[in-house]
Amino acid sequence: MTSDSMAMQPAHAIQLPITTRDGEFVAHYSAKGLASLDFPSGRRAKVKSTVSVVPAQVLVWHRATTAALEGALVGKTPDSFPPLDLSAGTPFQQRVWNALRKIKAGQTRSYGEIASEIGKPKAVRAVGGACGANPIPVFVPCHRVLAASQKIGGFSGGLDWKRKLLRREGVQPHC
DNA sequence: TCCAATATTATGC
DNA sequence: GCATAATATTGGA
Repeated sequence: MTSDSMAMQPAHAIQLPITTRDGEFVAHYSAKGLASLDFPSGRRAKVKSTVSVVPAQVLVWHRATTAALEGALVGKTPDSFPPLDLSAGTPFQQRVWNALRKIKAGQTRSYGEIASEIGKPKAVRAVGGACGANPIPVFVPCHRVLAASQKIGGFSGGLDWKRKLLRREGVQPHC
């Protein structure tokens, strides 16, 4: 067996639950950090650990994720985040997500603003698509992006969530 | 490679 | 307000 074949630890896709007062989120970790975060599905999330022993590094990340998530759910901007692995997205999407992370709690931007931010003011529609492909909602605040007229737009995890998150940050979307 | 879809936006009625 | 055209990016046939 060559050392190449196991040079990189395969992927793991380790899933760990995070119980909050809003339900059970599920965090997915890659070798680089937090890869995605799922909203509570149903009453109880079905979490299947693919490994019996979770690496210590992941536990550290998970602890940071939990703290950050709980803070974010009450409208605060967490002091620190776990490393986010956004390498799954296209370069364009990564630029969008990076721009989204600059939005502070309680503030909103329009899709057009984000498009200008990344140097492609005409790509407003593509920005919407990138938001929909965002694997880590809440941390990458796609919910703070509204349409030009303060319209709510859409949300991957359900519009209900988008409204709830905005409302907790003191933002009242145009009904 | 081409075609259709999209969490938009600006413009015209 | 509502319908329509324009525009960038993406995913599938």
